[in-house]
Amino acid sequence: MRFDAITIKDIANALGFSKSTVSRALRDSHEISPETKKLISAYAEEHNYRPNPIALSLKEKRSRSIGIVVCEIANSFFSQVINGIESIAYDCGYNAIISQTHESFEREIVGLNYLSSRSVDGLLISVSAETTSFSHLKSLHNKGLPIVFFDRVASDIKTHKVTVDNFTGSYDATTHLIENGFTRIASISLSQHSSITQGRLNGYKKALTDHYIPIDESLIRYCAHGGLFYEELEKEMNVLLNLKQRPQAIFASSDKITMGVLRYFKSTGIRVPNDIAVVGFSNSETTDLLQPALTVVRQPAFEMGKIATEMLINLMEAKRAVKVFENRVLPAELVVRDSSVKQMIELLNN
Amino acid sequence: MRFDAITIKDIANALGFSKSTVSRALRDSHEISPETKKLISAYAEEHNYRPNPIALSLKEKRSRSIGIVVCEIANSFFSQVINGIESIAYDCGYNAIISQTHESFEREIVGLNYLSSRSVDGLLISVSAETTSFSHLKSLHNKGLPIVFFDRVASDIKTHKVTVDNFTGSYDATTHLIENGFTRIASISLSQHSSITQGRLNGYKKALTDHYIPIDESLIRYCAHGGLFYEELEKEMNVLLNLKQRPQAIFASSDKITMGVLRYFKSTGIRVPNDIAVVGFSNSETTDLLQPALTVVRQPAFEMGKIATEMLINLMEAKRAVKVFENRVLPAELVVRDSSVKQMIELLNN
DNA sequence: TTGTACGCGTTATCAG
DNA sequence: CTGATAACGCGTACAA
Repeated sequence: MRFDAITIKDIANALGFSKSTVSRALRDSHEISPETKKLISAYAEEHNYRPNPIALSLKEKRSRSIGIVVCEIANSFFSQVINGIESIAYDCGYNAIISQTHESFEREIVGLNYLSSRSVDGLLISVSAETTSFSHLKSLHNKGLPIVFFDRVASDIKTHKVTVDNFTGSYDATTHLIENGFTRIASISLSQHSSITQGRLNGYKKALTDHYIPIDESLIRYCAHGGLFYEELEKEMNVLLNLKQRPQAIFASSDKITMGVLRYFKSTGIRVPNDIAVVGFSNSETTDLLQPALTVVRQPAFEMGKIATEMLINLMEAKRAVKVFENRVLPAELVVRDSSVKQMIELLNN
Repeated sequence: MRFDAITIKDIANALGFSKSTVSRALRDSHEISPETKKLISAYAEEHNYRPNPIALSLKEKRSRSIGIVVCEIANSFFSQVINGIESIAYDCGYNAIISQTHESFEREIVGLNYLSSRSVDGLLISVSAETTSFSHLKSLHNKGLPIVFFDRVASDIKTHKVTVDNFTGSYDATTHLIENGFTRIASISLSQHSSITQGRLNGYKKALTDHYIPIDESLIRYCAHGGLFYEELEKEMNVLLNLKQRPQAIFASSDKITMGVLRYFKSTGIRVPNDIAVVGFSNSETTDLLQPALTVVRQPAFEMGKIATEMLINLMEAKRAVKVFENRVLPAELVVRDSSVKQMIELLNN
């Protein structure tokens, strides 16, 4: 709060009106005479009067702020989502308060307590990789807090959700690898319990079976902490690379994991795509500049943020309880580059 | 605000005490009998009572939130700074509200209005690349809003500041290029008026003159919008590459610009470091995975966020007006990789 | 057309 | 030890 913020009371005293007259004049009420209005608004303008939002919040029982929970803002996908959220929220007069989980269940709880105690009017959340129980969210939801899930959702909480078509995204990515001649394709993804892992794994498996490739469970690995710690990912990659039959290609199913996989190959001297091909989910801005340029499944992150926010604002501003919930699924886009293309391998080998 | 948030009044009515007794009991005042305390706190616990922070803010005339203004959260440097800020702020009971300028002066003004109208207790800001006038900030500062600048500062506002040693960072980077045999070294940086441009340019120039290389003004280019639009950067790069004497190396002085330079070279087919060497300021997590691995000047971003926040909290919680301001300068670190090393060039040419 | 009184949730002050 | 009251800044019935 700034030191000398001017209030309605100050204006009233200065001009000899009552607080209510000033309040009404500033809100351009029809029951105030034009001269009085002019006088008051001139004074307010001159002294740069701004209504105190905290007093308003207290009165209106709403803070006009929405809570955002994501694992990391230092992740292109999430920072793009946040930009999408803000593009809508600010226009509708809402403020966004961001809380990071760093993929920790415990930090998710703490952040959520924080946000709800800060009286956010609604919540946009992509749950942490560690989260398997949703009772904390259910409890908030039951208390009447409007919630919209995006990306990583809680399937058994009945509210609006926005996700990407994880199934098709990874089906396409896996098919692309198969069509480029790879058959031993490993998958490395988030926690087994995460909603996105389900869809992505199913797409991967379906692509394999559609091409008569048996599913080899030893080629499917998980990172319970979302690959946030490199060591976690390194361990899983070591398992894959030490298999009797090494995988010919890796399908990495999150931004952080994809980059970890590349770092792993770089540090172990394994060449991509010469020794092994790579496709990964990533919204990073620099995937085209990597060595080699990375084939990615890209999500419409900004769009996702926009839609989730529109849904949330609908929920928050609904006159009566919303009973029908939408489950919006956005398309993912496969961007083919060098890291997954066999032609490239032959070229480099010659 | 959640639907059925329980208040002190509810507890008072339910238990037949007065509001004040309940308030005191919950704050563990010594003037409440142990039995009453037990009764009240049990009831509060059971009904999950949380004091309403908005009411507290109104009463205490402070929101316990701090405003952060940065150009983009989708920029590793700034997201790392924000993590540093949060690491301190949350522990001290402060909430962080982030506002992005996207390098636009106008959006900086809007965001600042927004934050100050949201009654933040203090402000951490790295001004936008476009910002040349600081009257908006001066005005807030004069009204008593505690402000700490980091990274891009307003030199004539007297308050705490945290910056990196831009001069030495670019002196070292430029010297490194010179010692690797490059003499025609171009510089491409933010707006000429930005505080960091000054320091970085001075370091660059000093390194040249220390090595008896004349400064060629035609090799010094600026991006008024911080290279946020690729076209802006492309234009400047075209100018440099169309010089009669092409530069042999590029020194890029911000994260966004550095990536833009690489993208430019990739799209024009100019090979790094074979055709031209590159060094840039960058805190991106993936510079080691780029083609070629990028030589960078890295800033202690997390540290910077922590220090700025400590300074701000000092300011906000100071009993009397602070008169002596600190200007903390943190070291930058040169990380040498392939993009700037001549040995690499010969290797690749063979 | 303008003023008075009240309430949002909390704590501090003053009374008892 | 406990209760009543005022105040933070605002908007709005209700009164004049």
